Amino acid sequence: MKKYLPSEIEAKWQKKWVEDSLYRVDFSSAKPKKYILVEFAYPSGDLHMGHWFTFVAGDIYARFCRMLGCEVFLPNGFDAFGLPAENAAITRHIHPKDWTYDNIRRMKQQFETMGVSIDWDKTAVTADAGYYRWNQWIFLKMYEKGIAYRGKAMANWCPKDATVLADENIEDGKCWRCGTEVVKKEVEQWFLKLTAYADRLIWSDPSQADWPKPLRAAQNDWIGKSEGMEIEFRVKSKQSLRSNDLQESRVKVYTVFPETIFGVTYMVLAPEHKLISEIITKEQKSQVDDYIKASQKKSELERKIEEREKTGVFTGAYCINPVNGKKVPIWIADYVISSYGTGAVMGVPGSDHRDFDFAKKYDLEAIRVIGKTPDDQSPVESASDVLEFGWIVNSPQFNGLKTPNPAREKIKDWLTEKGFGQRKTQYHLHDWSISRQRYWGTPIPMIHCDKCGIVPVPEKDLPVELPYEVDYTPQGKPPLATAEEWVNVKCPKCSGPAKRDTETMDGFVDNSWYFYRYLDEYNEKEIFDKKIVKDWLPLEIYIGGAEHTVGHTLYSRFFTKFFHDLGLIDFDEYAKKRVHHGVILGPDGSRMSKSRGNVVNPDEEVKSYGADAIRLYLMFLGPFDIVAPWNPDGVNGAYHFLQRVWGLQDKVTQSVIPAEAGIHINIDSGSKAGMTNVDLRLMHKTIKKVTEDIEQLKFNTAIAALMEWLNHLSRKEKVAREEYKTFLSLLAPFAPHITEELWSLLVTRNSTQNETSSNEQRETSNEQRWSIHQQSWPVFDNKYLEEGEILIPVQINGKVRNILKLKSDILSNRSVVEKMAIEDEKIKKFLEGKSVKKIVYIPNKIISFVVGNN
RNA sequence: GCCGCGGUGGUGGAAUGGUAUACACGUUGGACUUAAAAUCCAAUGGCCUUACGGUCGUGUGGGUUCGACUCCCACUCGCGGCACCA
Repeated sequence: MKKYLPSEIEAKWQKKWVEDSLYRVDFSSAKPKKYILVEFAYPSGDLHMGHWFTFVAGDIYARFCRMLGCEVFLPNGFDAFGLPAENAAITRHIHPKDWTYDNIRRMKQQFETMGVSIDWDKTAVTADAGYYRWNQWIFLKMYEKGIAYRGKAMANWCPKDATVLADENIEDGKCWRCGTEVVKKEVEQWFLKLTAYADRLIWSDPSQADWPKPLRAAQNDWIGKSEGMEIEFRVKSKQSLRSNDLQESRVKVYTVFPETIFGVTYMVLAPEHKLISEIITKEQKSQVDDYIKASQKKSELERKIEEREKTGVFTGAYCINPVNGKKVPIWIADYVISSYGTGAVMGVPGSDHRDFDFAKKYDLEAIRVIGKTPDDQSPVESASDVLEFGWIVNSPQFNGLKTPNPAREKIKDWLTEKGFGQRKTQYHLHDWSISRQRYWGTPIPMIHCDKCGIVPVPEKDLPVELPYEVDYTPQGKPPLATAEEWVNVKCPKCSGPAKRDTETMDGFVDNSWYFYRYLDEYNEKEIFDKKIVKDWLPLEIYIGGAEHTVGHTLYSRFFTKFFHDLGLIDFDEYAKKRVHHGVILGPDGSRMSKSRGNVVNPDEEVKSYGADAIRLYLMFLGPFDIVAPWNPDGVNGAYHFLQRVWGLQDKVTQSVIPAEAGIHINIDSGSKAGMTNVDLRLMHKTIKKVTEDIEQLKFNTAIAALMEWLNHLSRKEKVAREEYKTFLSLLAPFAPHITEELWSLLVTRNSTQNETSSNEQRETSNEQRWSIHQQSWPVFDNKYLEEGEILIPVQINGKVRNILKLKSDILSNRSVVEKMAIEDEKIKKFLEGKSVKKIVYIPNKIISFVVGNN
């Protein structure tokens, strides 16, 4: 027997698999179709353990499905646009495109070393013009439908660079590039109207249980639907700046607690609220201005301060509570968010903790409108007096009603009827701002014409290609604006001089729909072939990171719903099942990072142990979504297991009966040569366990079952061929190289020794199926699982006192079993001098005595 | 604060309400070896016991049950996400 040398066999088989196109998918196959998707990678240049963890799992599942007789599509591509490419370009003077495509080449090679059965013939690289032209096409469609629109939003703005900054590009409230203090500024950007899909994006419970519950909960929270009311208050502002006359305006508040309307003692506006300039009084002006200025800065500088104390300033103006005509002061405070609801809030210190804190600080009145009992009249003096639920009090015709209901609905009806307000549904979800002042992204296919305004690029002119020559380090304008030849175009409408939009799209646009394009990468006529997509989507399973819970996976769902509305597809969710992978930490237990120096490089581990050992180790570590440190000893353990598997080949019986000489695994061929009942039972038990576990992605226990079986096989003198073949087949998805090698050794040996004419034909018909990965998955038979003797524990008052070995044919006979238990020597001892009050016998499981003294 | 997930040996973890700790790592002892590595065999939750065996034991306290890691209630600690959303 040769030594197990992973470095030799792994490269050999990887090459052979590619040569034989073993994993190429046939889209028109009649077999059951399974599209297995693993999140594609950003081409950072190096494959890390995270990629291994995820792709190995996808690969195991894919190989398993193939052996079950399915046509499997396991593609991969690259999420190739993004900031790191631009940063590398700036620091290392390599063009982002060259940097990216070099990395892709290198990472493709690294992927090969994993032994993953990816079909590389069908891929998608988002930085290819052939890909991103469809980003542009989708954008134009969205524009046409009013889903993409130009709007204004507050953004982080660097006044020196004249650019919008992402949150992560702000350090200490200052621009990461030039150190200028960042301000909030209202900037025009392109938006996708995510909110138009808010309701459809909400997970309505039991239907989609194959998406993780935490994800569904988080997405629903993120969407944050609430059903409340908008209530209008009249504003009295005698001494407003604009006029000395009595001025009247109106301000709307949004609340989900309309039942507390009689407890309003003040009103608060967000510092950005438009009405402020209108209602502010002369006396208060300077104070208010100072406050607004301070709060603009504060949102950046003091974001991380844990307990933000509430602050505010009085405007000098008052408004009238419509339900009781009460005059209440209008304040400004930054605890009110301008972008949510109406940017104005009614202050109810008696029933809201935040309002109470604010009222306490500024000495505003707190009225009890919700009581502990229907006649509670206790004052609201401390935080513990604030009640959100209870009974309505001090609210004339509603007193005594229970909250939230029926009080809330009754008051809503009444407010609506009186015309004081109307029902309103609010979402926390915002529309998606996709404009980026960056170079390495999809150009937005819009043209700005002085005469015609914003004009979409005609579909026939797509793609709007990214120009290669630009200055991607400009200050004060987006990089694309420096490519003048590219920027200056004719207006498609009036043919006059016009300029291209110089911003690019958020990378999350690119990856919201890549799995559609995998199916039809080279299609230049349409975004994808509807027939192929109909046949292959939704995804069987989508494996990826939990960090994409409210980003990527939500956006993809949005795109899918949009595609549905365009009539491109007839499904509404793109994946039947979503699974989150685990995270491998450094050996020190903290996140792997270059700066910590705790990065485990997969390439080096492959050199020492081989890909199979790493695959096995990663999957054996624990449940698939585990977060655990890399343990060098653990890899060694996996390697050890493979060596024992390798050593098993010498125990395999050489004599083969003719009927079994083919390489098909057929458990029922009557070839149990050399196998005892115990052997058979364990084999079938293991097939069952491994099959069921892989189906549920419980790889760790599947591997444990194989280990148990190996322990059994290792103790035997000889291992039957049937056992060995079955073992290799079950292990094949996990460790594809070593099993392929051992399989080939077995088949070679077999064919030289046992060639018969009847088998020859079988061999020929299997010529295209030389690989273990093309074999059929072993099938278990329940008849082998039955055991002749079963262990039945005997409990006395809940404690196991003995374990009886009983013949299975008596197990259904209650009285016989009970008698055997009572007569058992050990049990007798425990029952002595006690009275048996009850005997519980659960057939095939346990027998339980309840005894008392005397 | 809110939402979600979790707490089991020295470690990673396993257990449809039915023998808690499968499997692996580590450790200890043994075999092989001049020696080491590798490999193989055995032991391995705590406490008491020479042993047979007993007893305690799945974060804490209670409950349901013949029987609870598993179900229910309360608490506690840890992790993840959201976080002044009215």
